[in-house]
Amino acid sequence: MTVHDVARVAGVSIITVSRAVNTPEQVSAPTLERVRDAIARTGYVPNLIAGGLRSRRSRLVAAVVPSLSGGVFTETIESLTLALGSHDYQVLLGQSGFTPAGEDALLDALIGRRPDGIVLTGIMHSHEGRNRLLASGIPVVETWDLTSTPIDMIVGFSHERLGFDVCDFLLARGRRRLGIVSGNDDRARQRNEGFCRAAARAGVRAPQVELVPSPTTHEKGRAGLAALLEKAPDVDGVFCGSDALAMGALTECLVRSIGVPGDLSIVGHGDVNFSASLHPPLTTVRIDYDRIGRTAAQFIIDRAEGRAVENRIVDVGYTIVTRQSA
Amino acid sequence: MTVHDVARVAGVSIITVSRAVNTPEQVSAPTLERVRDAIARTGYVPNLIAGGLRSRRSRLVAAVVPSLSGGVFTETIESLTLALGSHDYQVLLGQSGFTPAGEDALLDALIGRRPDGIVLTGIMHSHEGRNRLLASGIPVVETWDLTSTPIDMIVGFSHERLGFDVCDFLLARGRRRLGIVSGNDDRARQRNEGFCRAAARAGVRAPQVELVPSPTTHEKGRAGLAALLEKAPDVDGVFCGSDALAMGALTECLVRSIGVPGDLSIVGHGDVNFSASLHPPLTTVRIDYDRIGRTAAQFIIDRAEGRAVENRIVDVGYTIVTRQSA
DNA sequence: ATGAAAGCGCTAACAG
DNA sequence: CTGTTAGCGCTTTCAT
Repeated sequence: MTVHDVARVAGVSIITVSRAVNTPEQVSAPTLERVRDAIARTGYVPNLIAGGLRSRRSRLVAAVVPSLSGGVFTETIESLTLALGSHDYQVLLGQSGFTPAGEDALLDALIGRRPDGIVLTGIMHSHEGRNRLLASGIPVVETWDLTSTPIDMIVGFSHERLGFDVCDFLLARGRRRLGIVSGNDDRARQRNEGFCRAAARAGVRAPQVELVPSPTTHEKGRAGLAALLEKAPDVDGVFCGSDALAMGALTECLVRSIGVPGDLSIVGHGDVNFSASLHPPLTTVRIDYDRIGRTAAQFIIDRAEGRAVENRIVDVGYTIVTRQSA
Repeated sequence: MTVHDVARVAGVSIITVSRAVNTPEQVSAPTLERVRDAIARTGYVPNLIAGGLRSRRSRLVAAVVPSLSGGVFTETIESLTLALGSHDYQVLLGQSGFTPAGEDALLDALIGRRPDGIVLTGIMHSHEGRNRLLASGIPVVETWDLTSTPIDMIVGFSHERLGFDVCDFLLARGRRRLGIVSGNDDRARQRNEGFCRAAARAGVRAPQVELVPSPTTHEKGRAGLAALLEKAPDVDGVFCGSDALAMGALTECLVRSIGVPGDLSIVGHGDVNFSASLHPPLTTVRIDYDRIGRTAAQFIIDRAEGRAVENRIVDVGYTIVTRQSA
C-alpha cells in the first residue's frame, strides 16, 4: 500500500494524500474526509523511510548507553523515549558496552541512519568518535555530565561538586573516619575526587576508597564494604557510588550486626525506586532523571524544528535526600 | 557525502562504490583499495535509509516493551540488541506503557519504519493491533509467554506451569499455609492460577492472594506482604511475583522479626542480579533472559535472510534456584 | 568485474 | 486548495 493506492481510491493526487497525513490544515474538509476514508479502507501506513529520505528528517533519535541492565540509565532512556514519542520521534537504541572500541563501529551504524539527533548517555568519547560526530553535522546531546567543552549540547550535573557536598553532609553529622565504595567509571571517580577534596579541606583523614568494576550491583556493594572494613575497621561514614552498592552495604551491615546509622552512616547515589523502603530507609542523592531525558528530547526537537538552542549547557543539579541511613 | 562523491574521488561508478561497501568480494582488489581509500578520505558514511528504501530491507527491528524501568525486560532487550547488532541490525525502541490504548498508535509508528521484524515483549495485543501486525506482513516474535496460537513466532515459557511447580516446591518443604504477592498483569495471573491449582490438588487451603499494581517494586513487596499477613497471619510460605517484590517481603520480615525461612518461606521470580546476595539469599525462579533475546534475534534474522523458520514456538523453560529463603 | 538505467515511496518546489 | 515535476541516495536489473 502506497500513496498511489490511497490516491486512486480517494480520487485525488498523491501529494494530496501526503498533505492529508502530514499537514491536514492544508486540505479542505471534504477532501480530507475522502482521503482518510481511503486510508482506513486500504489500511495504508505511511512509509517513514521514504518520507525521511526526501525530507531529510528521519524523525529518528539515536540513544547510546553503556549498558541497559545496569539500571542507571534506563530511567533516562524511558523519559527520553516518552518525550520524543509524543512528538512523533522514535528512539534507536545503541549499547556501547563500556568499551570505547566498539563505540566507533556503533556510531557509524547509527549515523548511517541519519538520525535527527544523537543522545549520548554517560559515555566517554574517543577523539575519533568525537570527530565523526562533529563531521556528521547531527545535533548531539551529552548527558549525565557537565563540561565546559561539550561536543554540542549537554545536560547533566557536576559529579565533583556532588561528591564534595556529600562529604560535607557526613562531616556535618559528626562523621570523621570516612570511606567510599564506588564503581570505577569516570563519573564515579569525579564524585570521589570531590568527596576527598572536602575531606582534605576539613582536615579529617583521607577517605579509604574501595573501587569495584562498573556496572555496580548489590553483590559488589556487599563485597566492597567488606573490603573497606578490612582496611579501615573504624570507618563511620561511607559514600556509595550507587544505590545498588548502598543496598549491598546495608545488607553487609545487617549480616555483621553493624548498626546503621548508629555505628556507620551510609549515603547512596541515585535515589532509585527501592531506596526509600529499605531498612533503614536510605539517605541518598536524587538526580532528576526525568528532567535529563526531557531536556535532551527538547534540545533535539528544537534543533530539528529549526529553532536555535539558546542555552546549550543545562545543569539539573541534585538533592541530598535525608532518610535514616545517615 | 554520497556515493557520487566517493565514486568521483575513486574514479569509478557509483554502483562500484555500493558493491565495495556491501559485497566487496565482487570487486577486484585494486579497485576495492581505491574505493576504500576514497571512503576514508571523504569520511563517507552510507545512508542506510536510502539503501533500505530501495532494497526493502531496513535492517531495523522494532522492540516493544510495556516499560523499561520495571527492570524485568531490560535484560531481554539488552541481549536482543547485542545479538542483532552483531548482524548489523539496529533496535528501534517502543514503550507501550501497560495500556492497550497507546499500543496501536505505537504500532503504526513502528510499522511505518518498515522494520524487518517486530519483537513484542510481554504484551497483550488488542485485536486491532493483531490485525495491523498481520496485515503488515512483518515477521513478529512474541516473547515471555507461550500460546498455541502465536501471531507468528514465539519464545517464552509457561507461567501457569511455573506457578504450579513453585507451589509443589513449597509443599515438598512442608509448607501448608500458602500465600501470593504479585503484580496484577496477565502473566502474573497465570502463575498464580498454576500455584492455586497445585494447592487445590494437594488439598491444602486456598492460598491468600495479594495483588499489587504492576510494575512491581520493593516498596509494593513490603506493603503486599504486610497486607497478606493482615488477612492470613499464619501464612508459612509465600510466592512473590518478582524478585523486587520478594526483596520487599524480606525487608518487611526483617522489620517484623519474622524468621526467613524459619517462620516463613519466600520464593521470588526472575533471579535478577541482587537475588543471590540478599540476606538470606533468595530462592527464586530463573528465566534465561539471554536465550529469549537471542532466540528472538535469530528468528528475525532467519526470516530476513529468507530462511524458513522451522520451529516457531520455543519453550525456554525455567529453573527453581534453591537458596536459603525457602 | 564494471557500468547504465530505472525506480523504491515519498515530499520540496513551484505552479495554477 | 490542489496538482505536476523532479529527485532524496541508494540498490536492482540488465548489459557488457
